[in-house]
This record gives sequence, C-alpha cells and structure tokens, in this order.
Amino acid sequence: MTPTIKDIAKAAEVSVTTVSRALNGYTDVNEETKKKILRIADELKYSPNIAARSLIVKKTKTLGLLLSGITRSSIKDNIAFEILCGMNDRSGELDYDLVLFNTTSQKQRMKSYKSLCLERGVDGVIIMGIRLDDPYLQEIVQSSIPCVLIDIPLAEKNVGSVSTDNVSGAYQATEHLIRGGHKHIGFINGHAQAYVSIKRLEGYRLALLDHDIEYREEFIADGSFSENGGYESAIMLATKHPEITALFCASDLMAIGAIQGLKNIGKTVPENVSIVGFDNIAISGYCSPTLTTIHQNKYDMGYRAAQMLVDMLEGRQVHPHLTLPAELVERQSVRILS
Amino acid sequence: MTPTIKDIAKAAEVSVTTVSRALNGYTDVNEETKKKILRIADELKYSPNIAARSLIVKKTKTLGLLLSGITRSSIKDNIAFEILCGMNDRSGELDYDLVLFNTTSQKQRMKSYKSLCLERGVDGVIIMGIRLDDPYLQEIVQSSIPCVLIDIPLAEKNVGSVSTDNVSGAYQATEHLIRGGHKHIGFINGHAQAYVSIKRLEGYRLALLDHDIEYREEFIADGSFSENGGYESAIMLATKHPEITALFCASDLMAIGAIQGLKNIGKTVPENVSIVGFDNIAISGYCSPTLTTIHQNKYDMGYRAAQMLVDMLEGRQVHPHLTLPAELVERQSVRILS
DNA sequence: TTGTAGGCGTTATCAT
DNA sequence: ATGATAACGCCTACAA
Repeated sequence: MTPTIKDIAKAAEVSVTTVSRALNGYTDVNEETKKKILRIADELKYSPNIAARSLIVKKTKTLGLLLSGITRSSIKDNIAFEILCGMNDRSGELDYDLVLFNTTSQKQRMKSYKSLCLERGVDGVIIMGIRLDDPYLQEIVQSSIPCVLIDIPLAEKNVGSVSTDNVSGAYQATEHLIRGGHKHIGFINGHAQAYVSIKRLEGYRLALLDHDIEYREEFIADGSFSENGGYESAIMLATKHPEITALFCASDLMAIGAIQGLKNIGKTVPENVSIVGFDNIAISGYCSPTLTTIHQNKYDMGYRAAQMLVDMLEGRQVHPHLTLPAELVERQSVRILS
Repeated sequence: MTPTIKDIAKAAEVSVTTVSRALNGYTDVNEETKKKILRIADELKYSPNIAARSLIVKKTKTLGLLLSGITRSSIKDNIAFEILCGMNDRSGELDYDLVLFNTTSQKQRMKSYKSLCLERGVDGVIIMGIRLDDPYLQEIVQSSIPCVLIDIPLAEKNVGSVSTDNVSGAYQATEHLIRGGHKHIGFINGHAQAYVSIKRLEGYRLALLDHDIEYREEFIADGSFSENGGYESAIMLATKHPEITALFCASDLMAIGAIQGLKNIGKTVPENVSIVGFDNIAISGYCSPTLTTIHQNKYDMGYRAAQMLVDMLEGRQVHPHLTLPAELVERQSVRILS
C-alpha cells in the first residue's frame, strides 16, 4: 500500500494533525518534530492523495481543456497543438495539471458541460475550437465555472477570452494586396459559425473601404477552413470572376488548397493570382510557393489563456479579453503589380 | 452547492445507500424507488464526485500522459500531436480521461515518477519521447504502475510498448535507394539515446549487408532529430564524402534540413543527392521537392497505446509489444539512377 | 505546540 | 428491498 499521513503519524509517534500541519508548512509545529516528520515522509516516499484533499479544500489544481472537433484532420494545421503547448507550459509553471476533455465521442456529448467539469472536479476550463452554434457555448456562459475561451470574446462573469486581432490581421493581409496593386481581391472565408470568420471578413471589408475599392459579395466564398474547401472555392472564384488577381484566405490550409485549385485550372501563384493566408502554420514556410500569411502567435495564445484562467481562479483581477497582435509575414505567394 | 447523494436521499426519502445502489445500477432495488431516485437525480442535475468515489474504489478512470520534451520546437514535426489525437480518441471511446503530466518544468522534474502518478491518482500512464538515459525510465520499470511506452520495448511486468517497425522501415528506405542504383548511401541518424535510432541503424546496416554494400561508419552522422542537425550533417557528409549520392535520414525534419544544407553547398535534391526521410510528417508532402519517406502511423500508435493500457488496467491479456508496420511513400526526393 | 473529533462524498459491509 | 455504519485519506475547528 502507498503510505498515508496515518502511517507517517505512527512512525513519527505524533498525531495525523501534526503531520498534516508539518507537511503543509504551518508554523505552529516544533522544528524538531517537523524535521522528523519530513524525514519520515521522505523515507516512506509519501505523496499526498489529491483526491482526498480536494474533497476538503474543493480545489484540484487541475485545468480542463475542451477541444472541440480535434480529430485526425486537425493534424496538418496543428494550431490546436501549438496552443496546447503554450497552455501546457504555462499551467505547468503555475503548478496546475491539464486534463483533456474528450468531446468528440458521442457518449461524452450527452453530458452537460457542467457535469463534465463537476465530475472531473476541474477548477476551471479552457475551451477552443467551439462553434458559435454549439449548444455547449450557452451552457458555458450560464455556468459559474471559470473559463477562458480561445477565439470567442464573450462578455460574461467568470468568462475570459484570448484571441488574435483578427480584424487587424485581415486588414493587413488585404492592404498588402492592395498596396501590391491588386484591385480585384477575392476572399475565401471559413464558415459563418466561426467568430474569427466574422472578424476577418470585417478586416477585409475595412481595408477595401479605406482604399476605395468596391466590396463585392460575389468575390467571397466559404471554404470551411479545409484544404479541399480552399481548393474548390479558388476554382469557383477564379472561373466565375477571371478578373480576380488576388485571394485572401482565412486560413493557410485553405490557401494551400487554393494554390492547388488554381494550378488545376492552369493558373499559377503568384504569377496569375496572388495569395495571402492566415495562421502561419508550419507547412506555409515549406510549400511551393512559400506562403505570405498573417502570423498568429498560437503558442502565446495558449500560454496567456492558462495564465488568465489561473489568475481568475486565484482571485486576481484580469482583463477579460486579451487580443494578441497579428503580423504579416511576407513570402513568395504575392506578386507586386506595376 | 452542487447536489450530493445525500440531497437526493433526502428528496426521495430513502437512505444514501439506496441512492448509491440505484445510481450504480444494482438490481436489488425496487423499480419504483429506482425510477424516483433517477428522476430526482436528473432534476437536481446531480453528477457524482469522482474524487470521493476514487477514494473508495481506487480507480480514477484517468490515464496519465507523460510527454517528455514537448516544447515549442516539437511543433513542426507534430508527431506527438498525432499520437495524442489517437490516444485521446481511443481513451474517450473507452471512457477514460487523459491528464497531461508536465515534465518540462523543473519543479515537476524533482518529483519522482511514481509520486507524479500517485498524486494524480491515474490508473495508468502512457509515456512518450523519453530518452533511454532518462532517470525516469528506471523508475518506471521498477514501479508497479501499469504503463505503455511509445517507442521503447521494455520487457517488464506491467509495462507494454507500441512502436513502428523501425528496422523494417529503415530497411525499406535503404533498399529503395539501393534499388535505385545508389551505392554510396549516407545515414543521418538521431542520437544514441533514442531506441528508434538504434533500430533504424540496424535496418540500414541490414539492407546494405543484404545487397553486398560495405558498411562505412564514416557515412554516418547524428543530426539529433532537428532540422538544423540535418542541415549540418548533410553538409558535413557531402563535403567529406562527395561520392555519396544518397542520404537516408532518420526523421523527415532532418531530411528537410538536409535538403537545405545540400542546396547551400550547391547540390540539389534529387539530381545530385537523393533523400529518403522517416515519419511522413505533414510538411513532407508539401516541401520542395516533396519527400520520399517512411510512413509511421502515428495516430494509430496513440490509439493502440490507449487500447493496450486500458486492456492492462482491466485485466485483459495483452501482448506487451505491439509493432506497427512501416511503409515506404514514394515522392520526389529520390532519383533512380540508370 | 500538539491532539481529538468531525466531516468532505462516496461505496462496502452487514444487518434487518 | 432497504438502512446504519464504517471506511477511504485528508484537513480544520476546537480543545488542551
């Protein structure tokens, strides 16, 4: 059996209370006995049972992570992984553990968000990849469990958010194309139920507006954030509107699909059509042509999200919405006209 | 407060014992009262406290995941992520949760492997990315906590492993080059403290042997599995031994670095030097030239590892070493001579 | 400075 | 079929 404080107490010939106090660094315990207890605990290789403790103190030092729709297909654009790395690092530094909630399985899906958290006894939750129309989102807002949302800035009590400045990112992407002399700029967006899509559209429109370029709805398509969606949208846009000389894509994966799609109909990037992506995923620096894109600091998003959540849990004041800067990364997929 | 079985008992006017039994599907409880209890539990939105339960049953339905050295740099070759996806999917299906152990932080590193597991009360652990010389490895072997190792086939009680058939993979890679007419084949390996490196070297040697090609130690370099390591090793090998016309790299990331390194000294792939990688990471299909490589089914590794661990936990017989097939994926980085 | 006693939410044992 | 009671490992009044 693994030793308990009772075993230590017996060995040290004191009460469990004293052991508990010594172990938890209380000052009202004799130096000698304390030393003795610590020594014995060490000898016995004692380690506290967190379950038992949490029953009393109602804190588990555990953060839940709700990854919606993380499946095999998310592997290419490993954005979730980068965010996860940042979260994992920061929560480790802050001495919290991370538990992954599996929301893909049907069985789990039946459970309410709240019971998911309650059962596992997590202190707070970070949520990413959730769609605006996901029923969980409602529950989350209403629940009193502290949480931080990635990419959805909900204004509620106990809810924080971190996201990239999507408007600015899309604005920079579009403006970069405009400055390059492009006048007919298509936009392959994600889907209507993504907050980032709404914001990126906003940035796109704003840039056109600021540069006196007419906004044309028919220049826009949804590529559902997938490579294939980008592929088909690009073909559709380029075929229907051959005057388009540039495409802004709301994700790199769609941009990569778009490059293939264009190639398929005899157009090359950037000679015939220029492309700017969004995300700056690993592949973007290696594909051909390398992709001009908007860099999101995914690692930092995770890192800051963990920080924010722990701040909330430990009662520190936080600014509920953190927006990280987006940055243009120039590579080969844009041709400067004139 | 969140409701407990006590609250349900009060509302249903029965004892907590009966409630517990009803909730856990025991048969010795009246249909009527059972229905009533279930209804009330539902009304109260009751969800069991896993911590309290685990105190008694000593099972947490939680799997620990020890990721060694998963940091920002692991983002490009997101192998860990793919494995994680597989694990997450399977453990979800089997109704287990996954908790990430943060072993990068110094603080955590001080803790013994065993106390890490004990504190968190995980039923078992999956371990990946650990080096042969990591002190944890010793502890793991000795400890009685069931675990599954990724890529290290230790033969111990309560220890299982899953890995790709590295010997066969390396053999296929080398043979593919030999069949292509290459006689001077360099090998950029990872590092001596990786089990996979040992095995891949074995496969490389075996292929040379089978085809009557002399094994030359000076054709081998360690690239530490990093892009930069591959870059420098390739330059070194190609400069010292200009007769080398092909390079087998123990990871795609090193292969990609190697391509750059060769380019830097005026050699192109595959015209001057052919390259075969290992892993088949996402980038390999997009870089230029696209990379001929050995495919590892990373998702499956995670999936099967989770399955194996749960099998062990639930007392089912398992074969302790699972080896998944490796498969050659032909792309553009190899030139067939004559 | 130390110990006693009670309780956290659950399940198991033994009665009834 | 149901209920009292003890136990899991820990913490925290309160008392001494």
